[in-house]
Amino acid sequence: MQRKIRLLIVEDEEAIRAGLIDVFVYHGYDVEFAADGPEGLDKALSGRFDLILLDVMLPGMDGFEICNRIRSQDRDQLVIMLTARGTDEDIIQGLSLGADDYVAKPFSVAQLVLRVRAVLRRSRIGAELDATISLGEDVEVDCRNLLGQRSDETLSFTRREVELLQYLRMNSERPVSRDELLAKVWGYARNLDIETRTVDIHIAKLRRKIEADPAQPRYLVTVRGAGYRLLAG
Amino acid sequence: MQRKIRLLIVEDEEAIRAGLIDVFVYHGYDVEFAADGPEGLDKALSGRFDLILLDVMLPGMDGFEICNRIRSQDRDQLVIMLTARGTDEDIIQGLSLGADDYVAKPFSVAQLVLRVRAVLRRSRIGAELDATISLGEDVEVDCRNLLGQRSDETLSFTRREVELLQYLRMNSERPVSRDELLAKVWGYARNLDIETRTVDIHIAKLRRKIEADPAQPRYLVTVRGAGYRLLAG
DNA sequence: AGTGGATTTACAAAAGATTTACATGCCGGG
DNA sequence: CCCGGCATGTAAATCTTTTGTAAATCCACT
Repeated sequence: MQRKIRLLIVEDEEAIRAGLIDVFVYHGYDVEFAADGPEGLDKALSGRFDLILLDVMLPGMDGFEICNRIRSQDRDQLVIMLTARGTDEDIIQGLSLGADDYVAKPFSVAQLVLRVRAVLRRSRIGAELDATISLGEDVEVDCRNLLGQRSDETLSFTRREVELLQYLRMNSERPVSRDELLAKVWGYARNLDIETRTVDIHIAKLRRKIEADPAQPRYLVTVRGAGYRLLAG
Repeated sequence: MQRKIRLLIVEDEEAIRAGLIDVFVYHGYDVEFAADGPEGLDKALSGRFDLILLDVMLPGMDGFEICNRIRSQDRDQLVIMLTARGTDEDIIQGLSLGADDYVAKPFSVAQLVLRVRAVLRRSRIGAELDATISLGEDVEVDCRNLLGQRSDETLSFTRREVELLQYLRMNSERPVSRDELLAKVWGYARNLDIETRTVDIHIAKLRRKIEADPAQPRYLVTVRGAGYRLLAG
C-alpha cells in the first residue's frame, strides 16, 4: 500500500469545493483545502502537496498570482488551474504561466479526475518509485516487501524507512534538507520551524541496517548544514 | 523438469538487447530476439512464444502497432511492453492496448524479471484459478471442494477462505493490502477509512488451518504496513 | 428456531514513530 | 589553541498505530 497522494484544493465557492473534496477523498486522495487566495498561497508554499488544484477567481489574490509565486519557490510543484472558459484563455495564452494543466469551468468531475491522474502520471509522482534499491555490491532493498539484504543478512524495513530511502534515491544528485524530507516524506507543513528529530532518528535506523559501519556511512551520508544524501551506487 | 519458457525479445538497441538476453538465459528461459519491427512481428506471429517483450520505439514499425496485430491474431498471446517513461503513458491510457503489462524505461532488470514471472503466473494459474493450492510439503487445498489436508489432518474451508487464498496465491510475488483484498475478494468499493477487521479475521482462520504454528506463520505472512503475503511454496 | 458462516466488538500485544535527554563533534572567534 | 555554540548521533522512554484473536452478534438459509 503506497502512501496517499496529497492534494490541495483552492476554491472559494463552497458548493464546488465540497463536491471536489468528496470526489477526491472518494478516489483515495489525502485532501486539504483553502477558501481564499492568501490561505491558498500559504498552504501551497508549505510544499507538502503532490498537486494543487487552483481556481483562478479567488478573493484576496487571484490564481495566476498564486501560481507564479508557488512556481518561483518550487519549480516542480504540480499545479492544475481551474479557469473560466473564454474569459481567462487569453491570459493563459499571453502570460506563460507554468501550470501543468488547465481545466475550463464548468468541467465534468470525472474529466478533472482524469486530468489529475494524467498530470501525476506524467510527473511520475503517482507512478512507480524504484521497487528495489541497490547500494554498492552488497546491499539490496525490496521496497514492496519491506525487506532487504546486506551481505548475508536479511533486513527488514518499515514503510517510513523505505519511503525515506526512495525519496533520497530519487534525489541522489544532491543533499536533501530535513525540512524537505519532512514535507515530502512526512507531509508536514514546511516553513514553521519544527523541533523534531524524527528525521535524524530514521536516518540512524537506516544506517544501522544498510551500512556495514553506521558510524562511517558509505551510502547514507550527512552533508553538514545541508541535510542527508544517498550516494548513487 | 518442465520445458523452458520461450521468450521473444524485440528491441533494437544492441546493448539493451544483449543485456536482456543474458539475464533471461541466465534465468533459464529459452530466448530469441528481433532487432526491428517487421522482424519482430514476423516472429511474434509464429505463435510459439510464451511471452513477448516488446519495445515501443522500433525501426520499421512501432511497438503499439505490433502489439495490436499480434493481439488481433491471437488474443491470448502474452505481451509486456517496454515504454519510455512519460512519453508513451498517455498513449497507453488512450488506446486500450491490451498488453499484459508495461515496464517503463529505464527499468531495473530484476524488476523486469519479476514482472515477467508475474505475467506468466497470472496467465497459467489465472486460467484455471488453481484448483488446488499446495504449500510446502505438508499442506494441500482442494479449492473446488473446499477441502484440504495438513500432515494427516483433514481440513475444511469456506468459500471466502478459499477465494482469499487463491487471490493471495495469484499475487504471491508481493504483499496484498487489506484494501485490495476487500476490493478484489470481497467486492467492496475502494472506499477508504475501513472500519472492518474481517480480512484479519479470515487470515487468522486460515492460519489456524494451514499453519502448523499459527503464531509463527511460514506461509501466510504479515508484511506490517503493507498487507499479507502468501509465500510461494 | 437452528445452523454455518461472516462480521463486528473489544481488548491485548506488538511494532512503529516520536520525543526526550544527553553525548559527541565540528567550526569560527577570541 | 581553547572555548562556546550549534548541528548531529543515538539510547531510552513514551506515545501511536497496527495487528491478533476470542467472543458476541448478525444474517441468510433452511
